[in-house]
Amino acid sequence: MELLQLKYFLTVAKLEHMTNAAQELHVSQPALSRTIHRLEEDLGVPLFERQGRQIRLNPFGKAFEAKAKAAMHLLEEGRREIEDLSGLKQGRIHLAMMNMEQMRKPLQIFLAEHSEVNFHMFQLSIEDFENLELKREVDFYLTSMPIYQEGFIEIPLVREKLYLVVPHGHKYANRKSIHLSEVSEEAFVGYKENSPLRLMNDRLCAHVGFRPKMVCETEDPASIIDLVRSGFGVAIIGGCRSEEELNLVKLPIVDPIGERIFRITWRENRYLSRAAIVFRDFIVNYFKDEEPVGNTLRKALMLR
DNA sequence: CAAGAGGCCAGTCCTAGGAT
DNA sequence: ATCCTAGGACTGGCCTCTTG
Repeated sequence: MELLQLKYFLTVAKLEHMTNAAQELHVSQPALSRTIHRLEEDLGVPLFERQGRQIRLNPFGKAFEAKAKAAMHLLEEGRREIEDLSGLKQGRIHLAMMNMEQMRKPLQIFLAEHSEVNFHMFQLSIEDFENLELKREVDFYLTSMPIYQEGFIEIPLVREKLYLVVPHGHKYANRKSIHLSEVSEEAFVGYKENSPLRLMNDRLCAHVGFRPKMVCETEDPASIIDLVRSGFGVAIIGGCRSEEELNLVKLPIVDPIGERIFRITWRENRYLSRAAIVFRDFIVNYFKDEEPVGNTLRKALMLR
């Protein structure tokens, strides 16, 4: 059995389509077909069910896929470890975030100090939270939504207050704070359905018995601010930016208490490169003077 | 017509054996 | 011990056939 066979197998298993897998692997379809057959011959059992043009993982294939993934993951960790030991490069850090709001400034500072570090960042959706096994390359999750799974470690970074933002001249623009129940009939601007931030905001509204009437949905925080400023509706946002920056009125949400905890989370058994450790320590240090949330390292527990 | 699989061929790599 | 060569095994590409 060879690494090449495993790599080809995992691609076919993922796409369940021989031709598309061959294209992704930059080999011809017959070459891929035979490599898969050779692997099946090695194992002594077929890994796929072939029904006409359809090719699907069978129970042997499903069992083998899990082991092959684990093996490839282990090898990747080994490669990273060797890179660290040999000092070949400073490293690449994979970040998964809900949005960039909290991280824009600290990332700018970190990159100014460590220009040799490469980042790969992607935005988390609700589906990603439900399928964390598919995101094994991630070094750190930087989120306000906790990860309710065994095997993860988190450090709470900052307690973030939530605000309702309204345009100047809005009927609530002169208020000092707001009860969410007061805006149950208002038009809302917010994140798209598959955004974790949207889910959290919806849950907050559900606490006082309403579902926000969304008139505009977007993935971009700046667009939300623009839309509120243009009078399309009100929105729930974090406290990163001042009223002057936003050119909006920020009303602290006092009922239910509007706040969430921004945290850094990582897999307990993941090998962290030197660059990743330096980055984590930098982030923890960056937020240490912010609103305290308790600074003890703790394992994420099954909270649900 | 599209997709998977088989036949054939060429290129590459590995290994055993002989020459120096 | 090192280098060179021949043969076998393996892999991948092209062409073509089969099947839905």
